[in-house]
Amino acid sequence: MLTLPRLASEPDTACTPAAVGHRSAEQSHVTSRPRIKDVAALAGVAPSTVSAVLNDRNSPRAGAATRQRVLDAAKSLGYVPNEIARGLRTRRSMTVALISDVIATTPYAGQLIQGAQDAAWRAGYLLLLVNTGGDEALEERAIAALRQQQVGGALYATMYHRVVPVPTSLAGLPLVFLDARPADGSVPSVVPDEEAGARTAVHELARHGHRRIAFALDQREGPAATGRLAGYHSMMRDHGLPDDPALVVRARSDSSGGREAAHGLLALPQRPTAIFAFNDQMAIGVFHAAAERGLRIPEDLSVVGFDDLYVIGREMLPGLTTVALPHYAMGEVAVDLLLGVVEGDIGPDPVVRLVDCPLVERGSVGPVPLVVAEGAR
Amino acid sequence: MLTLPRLASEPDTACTPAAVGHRSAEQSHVTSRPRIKDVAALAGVAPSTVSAVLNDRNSPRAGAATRQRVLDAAKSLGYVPNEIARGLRTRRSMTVALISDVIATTPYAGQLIQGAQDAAWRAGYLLLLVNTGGDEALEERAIAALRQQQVGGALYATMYHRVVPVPTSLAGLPLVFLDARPADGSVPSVVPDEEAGARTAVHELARHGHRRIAFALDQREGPAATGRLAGYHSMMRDHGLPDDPALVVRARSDSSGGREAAHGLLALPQRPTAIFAFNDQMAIGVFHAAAERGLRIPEDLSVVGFDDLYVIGREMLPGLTTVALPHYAMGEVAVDLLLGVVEGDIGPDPVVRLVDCPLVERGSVGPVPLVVAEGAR
DNA sequence: CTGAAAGCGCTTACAG
DNA sequence: CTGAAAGCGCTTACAG
Repeated sequence: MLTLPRLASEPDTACTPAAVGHRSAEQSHVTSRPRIKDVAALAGVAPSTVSAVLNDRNSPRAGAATRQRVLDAAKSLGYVPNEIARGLRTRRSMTVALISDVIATTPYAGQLIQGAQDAAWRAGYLLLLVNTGGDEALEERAIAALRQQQVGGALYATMYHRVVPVPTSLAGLPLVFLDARPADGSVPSVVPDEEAGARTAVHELARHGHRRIAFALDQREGPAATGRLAGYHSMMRDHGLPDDPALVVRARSDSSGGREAAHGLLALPQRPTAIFAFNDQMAIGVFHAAAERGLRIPEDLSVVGFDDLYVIGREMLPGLTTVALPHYAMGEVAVDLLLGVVEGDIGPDPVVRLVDCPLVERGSVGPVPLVVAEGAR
Repeated sequence: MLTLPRLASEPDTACTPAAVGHRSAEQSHVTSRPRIKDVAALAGVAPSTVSAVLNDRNSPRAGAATRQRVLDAAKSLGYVPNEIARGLRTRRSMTVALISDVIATTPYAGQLIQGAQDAAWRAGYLLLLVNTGGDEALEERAIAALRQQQVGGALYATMYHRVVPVPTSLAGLPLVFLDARPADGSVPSVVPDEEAGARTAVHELARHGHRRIAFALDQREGPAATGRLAGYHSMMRDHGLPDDPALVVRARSDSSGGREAAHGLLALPQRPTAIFAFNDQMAIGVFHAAAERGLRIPEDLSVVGFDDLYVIGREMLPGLTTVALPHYAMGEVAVDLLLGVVEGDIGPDPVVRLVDCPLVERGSVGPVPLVVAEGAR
C-alpha cells in the first residue's frame, strides 16, 4: 500500500479536526493523494501557477525556472490532478457513454466496444458503459445516471442494424447512433455498408466463374436484408449473370434456416453452384445441407457467408469465406464522430456514415464444378 | 431539444458577465440544467435544506410541509443533482472500473461485462471500461486516468483463466481479479470452478453408460487445463471407471487440435465411446474427425465440450452438449465483492471465489453404441 | 511573470 | 426544524 506523504500546508483549512475525522472515517482504504496545494507549497508558488504550468496554457505564463520547480515538485510528489474537480470547474467531463440494448451479449460486442474504447482513449476520454437489455424504464434511469455523471455525449448502439426511435431522455446530449439508424434522421449514425458488402460477396463468387449464384437471406425485413439483397442484385447485374428469382430464398437466419434454404436450392433443376448466405449462421446450415447431400465444399459447392462471427468461420471445415461486419472500425468511427460534436469541431450534422465490410477469404470458395457447369449452361 | 428554465437566483454570484460568457462559449450544445440553488429559490428554502431533503438524511430534518415544497420544486424543475460536484464534496465516486487485457475481443466479453454492469448498476454505480490489449505501458496510463477520474475500485480481468502479477500501478485501489488469479494471492479473485465443471461433463457421459471416456485437453498448462484434468480424473474414479492413460491426450486448443486428438483416440484398439473436449473449439474438431471416420454423433460417439462459446454449440449438428463458463455470474459476483470492499462492508480479504459451471444439454450425448460397448467390455 | 480571490455545484458541521 | 458558512480540488479572470 503506497501512501503518499501528506504535506503540511495551510493548517487552518486543511487540518481542522472535522476534516481529519472525516477523512479517516470514510477514506480508510483510499490512499490520500497530494493536491495542487501540496505541489504549490513544495515549489514555493501559488496553486494558480501550478495549474498554469501543468496545463501549459498561454505559454510563457511561468518563467523557465519556476516552471521547472513546479514540474519537479509535481513529479516528486507523484501529483496527478483530480479530474473530477477539474471537470466541475471547467464544466466538462472527459467521459463519454456507450449505451446499448443487448449488444454485450453478442460476440460482436467486444470488437465494437474495443473500437469505441480505443478511439475514446486516444482522445483522452474514458468510456462509460451501460447495457439496458432493451428495458425502456431501465434505459431511462440509466441515461439519467449518465447525465448526473456529466457525460459529454453518448453512443447509442443496437444489437443488429435497425431503425430505432430516438429516446427522448437523450435529448440535448451529443449523440451518435451505432449500427442503428434514427427513425427521424435527426442524429448521425454509423452503420455497415450492407449493400457494398453483398456486392463483395457476389463478386468473389463471380470471379471464380460462378454464374448461378443463389442468395439465402433472412426472412425478416430490415436494413441488413434490404441492403444485402440490393447488393446481390446489383452485382449479379454488373456481371451479366442470370438474376433468376428462384435463386433468392428467404428463411430463418440461423443454421436450420440456412439448411432448409440450401436443400431447396440444391434440389432445383438447375442447381446453383454457389450460395451466398445472409450470415455465417445460415452458412453453417448450408454446410450441413451440402454434407447431407454428399456435396463437398468447395469442390461441388461454393459458399460465402456474412458477419465473420468470431471463431465460427475459422473452425469450420473448410474455413468459411465471409464478409466481415466491421465492428471495431464502427466503434472507432462513431466515437470520433461523437467527440467531434462534443468538442464542437463539427456540428451535429445527421450524416449516415457507411463503414466498409471487408472480405475474409478462407476455404469455402472454389471454381465451378465441371459437371454442373456444363449442365448449367 | 429540451431546455430547462434557468431561474433567477443570487444574481451577484451566478450572473456575472464572466460566468455568462463562459457558459455560452463552452456549453453551446449542453442544455443548462437547474442547480440546487434554483430548487432552493423556488421552494423558498436554503440549498442546505434541499440537500438534506433530497438525500433523506437524519429523517426529520425538514418538516413535512417544507419537505413537500422542496420535492415539488425539484420535480417541476426536473432537478437532478450533479454527481460530479457531490463526488468532489463527499470524496467518493459512484464509478468502478473494469480493466482487461484483450477480453473484449472474445465472445465471452459481453456476458462478463453485462454481469458486471448489471451488478454495478443495481448498487447505483456506473462502469468505466478500459481495455489495454495487453500493452503494459498503456495499462499504466489507463490506470492513472482511472485514478484521475476517482474510480472507487477496479475489476482486473484477463481473457482466459490464468495467474498474473498484480500491477503495481493498481496499488491502494480496491481490487478484484476476474478470471485471473493474483500471483501473490494478495487480491480476491473470481474464477470458474474448472474442476467441478469437468466433473459435471464426465458425470453426464457416465450416467449415459459410457465407461471409456476420453479427455482431449489443451497442451498448454494453466489453471483451466489443470483444474479440468483433476476433475476428469476424480469423476472417473468416483464412477469406478477405467482411468486409462491412453484416454487422455493433449493437443492445440482449437478445432484442428481437437480433430487430431480425436483421430488418435478413435484409432485406439479399444476406442472410447465418448470424448470430453477441453473446449468447444476442440469439440468441433472431434465432430470433424467423427464425420471423416463415418461415425455419427451421438449414435456412434458422444461428445461434451466446455465453455459454451456463443452460437457454436447451438448451430452444430447435432447441438453440442457442453459445460458453460459462467461469465455473466462471474461479472456479477466480482462487482458485488468489489463494492463490498469499496463501501467498507468487508475487508479486502483475498478470497478465491469459485463460480459454478452449469451443464448445457443439447444433442451430442447418447447411450453407448452396442457394438462398441460389447467390444469394449 | 505571478498571486489572491472567486467560484464550479454540491454537502457538512455548526449555530440558532 | 432551518440557514449561513466553509470547503471538496481545481481553474479563471483580474490585479499587480
